[in-house]
Amino acid sequence: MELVEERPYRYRIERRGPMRVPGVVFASRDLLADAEQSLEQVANVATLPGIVGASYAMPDIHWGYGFPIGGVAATDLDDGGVVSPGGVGFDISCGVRLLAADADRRTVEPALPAIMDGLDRSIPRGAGPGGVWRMTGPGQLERILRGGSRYAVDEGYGEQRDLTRCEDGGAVADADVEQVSPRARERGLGQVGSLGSANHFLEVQQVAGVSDERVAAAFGLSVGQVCVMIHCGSRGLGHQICTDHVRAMGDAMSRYGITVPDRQLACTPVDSPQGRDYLGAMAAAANYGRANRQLLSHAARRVFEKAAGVGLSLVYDVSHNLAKIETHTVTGSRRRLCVHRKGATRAFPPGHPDLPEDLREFGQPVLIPGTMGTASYVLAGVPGGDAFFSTCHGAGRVMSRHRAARAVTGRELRARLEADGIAVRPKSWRGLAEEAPEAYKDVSEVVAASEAAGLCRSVARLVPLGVVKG
DNA sequence: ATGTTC
Repeated sequence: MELVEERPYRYRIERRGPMRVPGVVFASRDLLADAEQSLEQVANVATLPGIVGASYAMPDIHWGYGFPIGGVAATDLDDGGVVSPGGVGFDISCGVRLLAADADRRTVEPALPAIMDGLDRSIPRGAGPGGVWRMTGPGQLERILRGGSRYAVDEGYGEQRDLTRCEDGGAVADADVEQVSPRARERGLGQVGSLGSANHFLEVQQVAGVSDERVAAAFGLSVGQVCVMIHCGSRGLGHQICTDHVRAMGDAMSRYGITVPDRQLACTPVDSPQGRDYLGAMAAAANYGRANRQLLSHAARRVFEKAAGVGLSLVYDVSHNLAKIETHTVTGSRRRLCVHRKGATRAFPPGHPDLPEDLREFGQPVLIPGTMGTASYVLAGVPGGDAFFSTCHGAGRVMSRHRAARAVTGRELRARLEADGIAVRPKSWRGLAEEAPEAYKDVSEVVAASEAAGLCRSVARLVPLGVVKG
C-alpha cells in the first residue's frame, strides 16, 4: 500500500478503483510498521456510499472486523450515506470513565491494600455472566437501554453531576428497544455492572504529570492526585446486537444496489429500515455501556468511602466505539453526517455546544486507557481538529494473545508489576498474561503522534497504583 | 470484544 506523506504524521492513500475518497492516516512510519492489512481496510472503507472527506485512521490503527480499529468514517445522510455495524465494532459503546479522588497518593497509600481487596470483592469481571446489579423486574433492562446512566443515577447509583460529565448527558435519546433481540437481552440481563475481560480494566491511578496546567485544573486534576479509570463496554448485549444487525444488513444490502469489497463492511443507508433499526439498537447498547460504567463507578465509590473515607467525582465518560449523527462543516456547507468512530475517540474542540458548560472553553476531555502496568492519558479536543474531531483511543496490540501467554505466565507478570509497586487483582492468570505490556504498542508514542498530527492536546499522564482485571 | 466456533 503506497502512502504519500502530506506532512509529518499525516499520510494519504490515493483514490483508486472503487474508492470514493482518499484514505488519510495520522501516524508515524514506526507506528505503521506492520499495518499493511489495516491500511487495506482503510482503502476498503473509502468505497462506502456517501462517505465524505476521507477514510481516516488514527495512530493506533490495527486490523479489525471490516473497518480497521482506529478508523473514522463519516457518511452524508442527505447523499445516500450508509451506516455499517463494522464501523462501530462488536463492543458497541466500549469506552472509558475517569473519576478523580479528593485525595492524593500519600493520603490514600495506607488504605491502598484495603481498597484493592475491596475492589477485588466488589468488581464483577471475566467472561460470562455476573454484574453488580441484579435485575428486579422484566422492565428494568428496557429502562437501562432507554435511560443509560441517567436511569442508574435515578435509582440511586450516582449523583446528578455524573450526568453532566457523561457524553450525551448519560443517555442517547433515540434507543429503539424493539431492535434488541431476545437473545441480546438475555445475554445483557445478567451482566449489568461488570468489566468483562481482555483489555478491559478498572485501575487505581495517580496523576504522574501534567502537561497543560490550565486545562488539567479545569478537569479537576493535579499532580499526585489519585484517580480511578474504568474501561469497559456493553458485554454480550452489544456483541449480539452487532451480530444480529450485520446479518440483517448483509441480507438487505443488494436491495439498495450496494456492493462492498469485504462482506464485513455490510451496510445500508442510514435512512433505510435496516439502517434505522441498527442505529436504534446501537443506541440501546450505548446506554447499556454507560449504565455499566455508572454502576461500576458506584461500586468503586463505596469501596473508597469505606476503606479510606475518600470521595470520587466524575471527570468524564466517553465512548470510543460508536456511530453518531453529527453536524459538521464539509467544504463550506453544514451537513448531517453519520460519524463512525471505531477505536477512535470523539474530541470536540473548545467552544463546542455539546460540551458541559464548565468545560466548554477547554475542549472535550479525551480518556486514553494505557496497557496494563504502563501509563494512561488525559487529552483534550483542539480547534480545527481533523477527522470530524476525533483522535486515538489506546495502544493497540502487536503480539497475539497466544504469543503473549507463551512469553510470560500470569504469576510472573503479577510479581513483576507488584515489584514495581503496582497491586494486581486478576480473575484469571491466563487473562493477565495475555495483557502483558510487551504485547502492546507504546501508548505514549500513540499519544505523541496524535498530538503532533493536530488531533488533540496532551493534558495529563496517569500511572497505575492498582489493577483490577478479568 | 465475545457464554473466545451456529
